[in-house]
Amino acid sequence: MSRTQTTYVILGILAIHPHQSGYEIRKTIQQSVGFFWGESFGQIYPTLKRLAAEKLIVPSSSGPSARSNRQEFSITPAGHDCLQQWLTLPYRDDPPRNEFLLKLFFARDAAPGVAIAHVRRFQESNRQILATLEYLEPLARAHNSANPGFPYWMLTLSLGVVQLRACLEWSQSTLAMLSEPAPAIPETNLITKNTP
Amino acid sequence: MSRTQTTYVILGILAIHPHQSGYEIRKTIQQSVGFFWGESFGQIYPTLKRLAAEKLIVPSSSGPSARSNRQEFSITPAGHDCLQQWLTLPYRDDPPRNEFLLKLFFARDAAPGVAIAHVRRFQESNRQILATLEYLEPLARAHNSANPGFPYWMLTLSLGVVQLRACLEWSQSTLAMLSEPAPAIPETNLITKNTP
DNA sequence: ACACACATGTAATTGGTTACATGATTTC
DNA sequence: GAAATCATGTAACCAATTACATGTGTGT
Repeated sequence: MSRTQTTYVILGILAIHPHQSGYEIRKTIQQSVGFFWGESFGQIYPTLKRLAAEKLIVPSSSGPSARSNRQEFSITPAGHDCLQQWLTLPYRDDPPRNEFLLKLFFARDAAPGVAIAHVRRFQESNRQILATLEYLEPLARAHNSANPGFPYWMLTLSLGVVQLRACLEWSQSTLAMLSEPAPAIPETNLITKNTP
Repeated sequence: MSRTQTTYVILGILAIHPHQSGYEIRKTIQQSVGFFWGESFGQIYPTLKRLAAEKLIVPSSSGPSARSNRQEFSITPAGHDCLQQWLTLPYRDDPPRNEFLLKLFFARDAAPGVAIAHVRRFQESNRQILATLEYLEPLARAHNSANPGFPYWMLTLSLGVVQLRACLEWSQSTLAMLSEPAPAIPETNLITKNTP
């Protein structure tokens, strides 16, 4: 009966790939769901303890090659039940908070270049993430395509890709618009206060 | 020297439209930046008090028509300075957390219909938001196109629209894929464990 | 008279990050 | 033997939500 989201990420990751330590779990998260999910150590380690206490995971060892100074875990049948139960529940969509859009919305209260700077950073950041995803995709395909979870992994990836592409197209046209001498809005003739 | 994000939403909203009460501010937020930002009363009222104490806003009245049982506020020059300063700072992009994608990623651990149900809800929710935005847009254009902030408002709106459209296209093709008898992934031949 | 929207606020709780502290192992 | 990375953990803090508590004005 544990309810933090961290719980389920850990269970899900261990369901895919057992015998991982807290440190490894975090790495796996970054490399698999990293573009839409993040976890900090301050969250992972306490959760691992709690999950072990609840018997949803157990300390385990990946054979004689296991290193001494780390503790690996695997998911138990109870843990798997817990994961499945959570999966069937409706996902919660928390109220979105996008500080980039917020600053853009208020941008007329800032100096002229500010909006452009934000959009450029947005563009650059999206470009980078997209590049990472497009680099990762063929690798994932080559290594994991036989895994029964693979189709779902690709779906998340493809949503990421189409969203990023949409953001990049928007960035481009927005930068073009913001760079114009007089900010022109389609189908609108702005009348400034200074015009007599 | 106040730092919560709530601070700046309130300042920004009051910069656009002064003489608003906490209750009204929340409504305005929902109607303008609602699709990418949310605020709760538990956050708004304490923040208003703090901002007033810091002289970034002042209690004000919108003339004799003001109602008795509510307190309106307006932004001060100091508040405007504070807002401007924040606007020039780089936006922070908090680690994204998308529970929908998380459940989809782990969906192979769930019963067959689960993924489809989630995607359908995702589609439905996006459709609804898109409909709202597309309904709002011409209204905003008609009422506020002369406002100097208007071009920026439209930019946030248009990003919302293109993102939502991308999500809807993805939803459609995803549902088609998930509804196929054998989940087929392009360029991949799945080999199940049961095949001898 | 009743219901509903308007309106303000507080307290408890949550879910999480950040910074700190510590030590082992590998690599150069 | 120094530096980097691997590895685990705790304490302090934070932003924000939720639920609760209360009262007013308006429309039917």
